[in-house]
Parts: sequence; C-alpha cells; structure tokens
Amino acid sequence: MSTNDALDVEMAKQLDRLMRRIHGRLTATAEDFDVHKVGPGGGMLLLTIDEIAPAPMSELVQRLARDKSQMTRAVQALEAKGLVTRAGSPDDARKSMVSLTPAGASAVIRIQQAVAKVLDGLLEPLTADDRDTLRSLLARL
Amino acid sequence: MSTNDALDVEMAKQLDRLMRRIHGRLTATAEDFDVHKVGPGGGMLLLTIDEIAPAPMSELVQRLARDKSQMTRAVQALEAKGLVTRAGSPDDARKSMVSLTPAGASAVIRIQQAVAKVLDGLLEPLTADDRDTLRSLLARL
DNA sequence: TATTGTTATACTCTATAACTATA
DNA sequence: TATAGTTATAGAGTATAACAATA
Repeated sequence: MSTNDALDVEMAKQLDRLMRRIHGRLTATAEDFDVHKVGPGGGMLLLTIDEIAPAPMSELVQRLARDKSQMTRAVQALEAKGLVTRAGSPDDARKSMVSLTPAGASAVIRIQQAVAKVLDGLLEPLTADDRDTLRSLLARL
Repeated sequence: MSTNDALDVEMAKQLDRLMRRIHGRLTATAEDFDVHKVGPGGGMLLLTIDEIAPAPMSELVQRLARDKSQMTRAVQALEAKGLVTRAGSPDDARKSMVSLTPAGASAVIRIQQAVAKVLDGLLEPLTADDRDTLRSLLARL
C-alpha cells in the first residue's frame, strides 16, 4: 500500500467515525425533536425535501445517494405520518412531486435545530475559519 | 434558524451524502475484494483491528463509535469466517483481545486498496494540498 | 427502448435492555 | 458497586430484481 493509499484509508476511517458520532448524538436526544419517529434517514430526507420542494423522487434519490426503492418506502412512511404530500407532475405523468405539509415543515425546523446543535458541538475544536474551510472543501466533492 | 445553524445543517448534509457515496461505490465493486462478505461495517472493523491489534472490545467500540452489543456480533461474525481470533487478556480476565488471522490480514490489504481507490476517485476535485487540509481538519474532530 | 416509480424479498444494521462474570 | 462483554428481541435500513406505466 502506498503512502497516498494509507492517507485515503485514514480519511475514510475519520469520515466513518464522524458520521457515527453525529448519528449517535442525534439519536441520543431524538426524543426532544423526533416526535414523529422518522429516524435519521427520514430526517435527512425531510431536510432535503424542504430544500428543493416540490421534489421529484429521482432528484431525492440523486441528492441523498440512496436507492430508488428505498426512497419510495421512505417517502411513503413520511406520507403516512402526514409530513409530506405527493402530487403528479403536470409535465410528466410518471413523476410524482413531494412537498412538505405544515406538520412536516415544523418537524423540519426542529430537526434543523437539533442537527445544528450536534454539529456545533462536534465542530467545537475548529475555529470559524476552519469550519468555513471544511465546508468549502466538502462542497467541492 | 441562525446563519450558523444553517451552515451546520449544510455540513451535515454534505457529510451524509459523502459517506453514502463512499459506501455506494464500495458495495458496487465489493465482489472484487469483499470475498468473505463482511460488508462495509465488517470492513471498517477489520481495518481498525489491523491498526490496534490485539484490540480489546471496548477500544473497538470507542474507535468505531458503535454499540458494544453490535461489536460482539460483528466480531463473532468475523471469527466465524476465520478472519479474526480472540484471546483472553492476561491483565484482566474480563477482556478479550481481538487479532487478525492470516486470512484476515490479506482481507485487510484488499479492503484497504478498494477504499483507497474509491476515496481517490471521490477526492479527485481536490489538490494534494486540499486533501491534506481536509484530513487535518477531520483529524482534529 | 429508456425513464420513473413501485412492489417484493431477503438480509444487514441498529437500539435497547436484561444478563453473566470479573474487578 | 462498577466494568467488560454477551444474549435476546424488535425494529430500521439496505440491496436486488422483477414489475407497471409513461416518454
């Protein structure tokens, strides 16, 4: 294994651990904000729907890097909880567009606050400049 | 939601998506290297055991930020596949130390190469300096 | 024929709590 | 009493392929 390979492996470990810590801290306090029990996957999905609504399924699949069959189930679960609605697209009858309900929108606000709190805690060792640097590097990926 | 909160949420989305892309690319080519079908979780575990062997369960739990009951199962699965062995600690009879078998060591090499290849591909938009910066920022978390 | 989305199945991963053994 | 690890159970997440409907 070359030196570069070793560094890549190191970064993969760092990312894996960081995501697990984020996830762990979120679920540890989930009872405070995840009143609909959507879980971390459903939470990220809600945040993304909020960002691009009305969201075609295919774009959610792409943005969240998930499987399309999973996406169908995840959206159906949110729909059953009254957090999102689906409507056919006027452009293309195959597409169904997902939007937030008022209940979904208020869930999004709580989830955003919880995520921000966790991230802010985990990023504590970094200065504001460091955080900007990290964010811009991630954005380029 | 404050501006800082929004930036934190943005970073969470970026990290979530990056991990999913890494995961997706690894599983897409898993047949080339994951001959023992340990999956992504088992792969990360093997890499960590390789790093700190002989590894007490508690340190694996801490480093991988997983639950201890999951760790028991994950290690047992690797043991059943002949990739790791466990031995009691001379210091403390409660501890069991995990080490790689020769088969486990060769699996680690293949996994490292696969991870490095995926990371290298995903990090392509970044220069070598950028990668160093990213790695050092992550290391401080 | 390609794209969008759904269904079905099997499997893995995860969270939680109760439990044993040793310190 | 505290710590290291195991077991049991239920639920959530995931991969895969086969399928229907529209473009």
